[in-house]
Amino acid sequence: MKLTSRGRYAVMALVDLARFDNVNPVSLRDISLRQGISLDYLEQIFSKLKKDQIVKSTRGTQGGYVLSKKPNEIKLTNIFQAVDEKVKTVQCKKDSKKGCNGKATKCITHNLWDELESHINSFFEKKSLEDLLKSNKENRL
Amino acid sequence: MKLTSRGRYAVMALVDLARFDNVNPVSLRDISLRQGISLDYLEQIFSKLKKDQIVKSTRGTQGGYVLSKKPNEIKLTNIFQAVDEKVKTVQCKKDSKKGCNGKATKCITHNLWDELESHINSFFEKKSLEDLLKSNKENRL
DNA sequence: TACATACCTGACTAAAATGGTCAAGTATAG
DNA sequence: CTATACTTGACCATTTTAGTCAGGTATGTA
Ligand code: FES
Ligand code: FES
Repeated sequence: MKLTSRGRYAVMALVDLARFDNVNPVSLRDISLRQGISLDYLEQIFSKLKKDQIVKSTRGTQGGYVLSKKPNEIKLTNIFQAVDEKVKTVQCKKDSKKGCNGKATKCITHNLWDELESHINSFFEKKSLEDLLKSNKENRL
Repeated sequence: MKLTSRGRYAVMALVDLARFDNVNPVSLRDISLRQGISLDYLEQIFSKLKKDQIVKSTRGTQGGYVLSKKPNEIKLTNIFQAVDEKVKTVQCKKDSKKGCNGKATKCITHNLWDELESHINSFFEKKSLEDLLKSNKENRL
């Protein structure tokens, strides 16, 4: 079970963005430099974040990205969903009634993995960007 | 974030084993047939489980595997550790003081991922094989 | 208007991880 | 002696990941 870089970077970049997003949009180049993330990769990530309306963009000189919601309205769930960082613990298809082994009933451990998935998701639903900003400030004292 | 088949199979196989392990050892062939897992793959998995002393083996005809501890002493943590299904949320090396970006300090989201890792692991530490057997019985009523 | 900045898009790819298979054993009950 | 079942290690196809690269397009500023 590991977190992918895409998901990690998405959150990292958004925290960075939120910290510097006062009036002016923040350019990806700045985020790239501050966080040490490839610019090209960031562009891929932000196009996804934009499609899910987590950020807004303005083009041209002095352009960049801005959050399109308040930090407390952006949960980790939303971010991960936008960049396709999905939690997947079961093997079988969710909607189907068949088990992962192809049999007619769900397998012997299916419920366990379902429980695990909920357990993990609950973490993502609790945490908002605002929480991250706060705890980040505390660490700097 | 997804669970690998190796981890999923390991747990599945052990639950199966625990259910049929009364007096006689259970052969991998039986588990393979009942759970629809490739026999060759199961062998790989069980060699790891054996190395961590979660199961014991007897060779020859009528041979097979037996749990080497009581079901309530075997936590998911132990199983996952045995088969290298490790939870990894941070990018940086745990022991090093450097951040994932190569900088001298831990990155802006490091603590978050650490928290996530603990959150997930706490689930694995709570669940024992016995719990799984119980909830499996309940489902059969 | 020219130009630099910065978003935008899609194709491409090297490397790693995953989920196995295959082959050739060895030990033991019956 | 022979069938069963554990043991070991090499091998491999596919998928995923983590990017790079090459071209755009929009826009503020000089
Ligand atoms: S994981 Fe859903 S049936 Fe096995
Ligand atoms: S994840 Fe540990 S420093 Fe970034």
